[in-house]
Amino acid sequence: MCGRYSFALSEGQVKEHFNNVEIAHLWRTSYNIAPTQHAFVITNDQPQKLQYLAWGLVPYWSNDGKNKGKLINARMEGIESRPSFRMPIREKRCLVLADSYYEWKQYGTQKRPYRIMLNNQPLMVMAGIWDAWNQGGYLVKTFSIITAPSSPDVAHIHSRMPVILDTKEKQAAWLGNINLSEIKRILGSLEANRLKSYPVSAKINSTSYDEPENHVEVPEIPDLFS
DNA sequence: CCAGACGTTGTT
DNA sequence: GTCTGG
DNA sequence: CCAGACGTTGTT
DNA sequence: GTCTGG
Repeated sequence: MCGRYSFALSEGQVKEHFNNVEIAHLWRTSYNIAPTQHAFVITNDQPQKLQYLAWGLVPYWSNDGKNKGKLINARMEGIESRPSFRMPIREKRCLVLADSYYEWKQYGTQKRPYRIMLNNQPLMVMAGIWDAWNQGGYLVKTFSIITAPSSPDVAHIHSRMPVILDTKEKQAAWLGNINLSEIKRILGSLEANRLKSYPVSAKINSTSYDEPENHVEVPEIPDLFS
């Protein structure tokens, strides 16, 4: 799945990739982005600017925000018929900007975090959906990251992963007017050998630990049972 | 019909 | 064990 | 995702 | 808003 990620790139890198996109918020980077926190996305209705939205989709029909913080991921399988996602997947798609995501691998009763990124570019764009709900007169926009079965590259770490849009063509299409079959095709289009990964310090477990150290590789623990 | 959920992950 | 907060 | 709380009363 | 369960 994708329950933690990082975005520590420069404004210049992002403006260059997205053709001088407007940055409608104070520039923020983080080595440890957690659910409920805000992060940069580009939505299909305003593709010319970066927006800073809360991670954890709250559907437009929510009166009380009871699902707040729960809908951080949306499974691509059957997404078109889920009450919370059926409208957003058709009308409210977004690009979620990252440089890597973190995944915890189970070792018996222990867990160890890994960093996963594209093997040939610093920017990792994940496929998201967004929505806006009315919280007592304020329009609050939130987003969720779509997940898929893991690529063989990272299946040894975890069985699911975020959908990664690894080309500008896919990113543009994701924000365009496309139909459901095109949407599903893009969601399943990541080829093999596009990702690399390595273990990182368990200091990232703490959401308040937002340091460059989170990107530093640590030694692999020998598997006693292999 | 109304009431209540609406999600993912992993584990049993 | 399960929920909430980050 | 993980970490940390998980409760009440009364007082500051 | 829309689906599922009773």
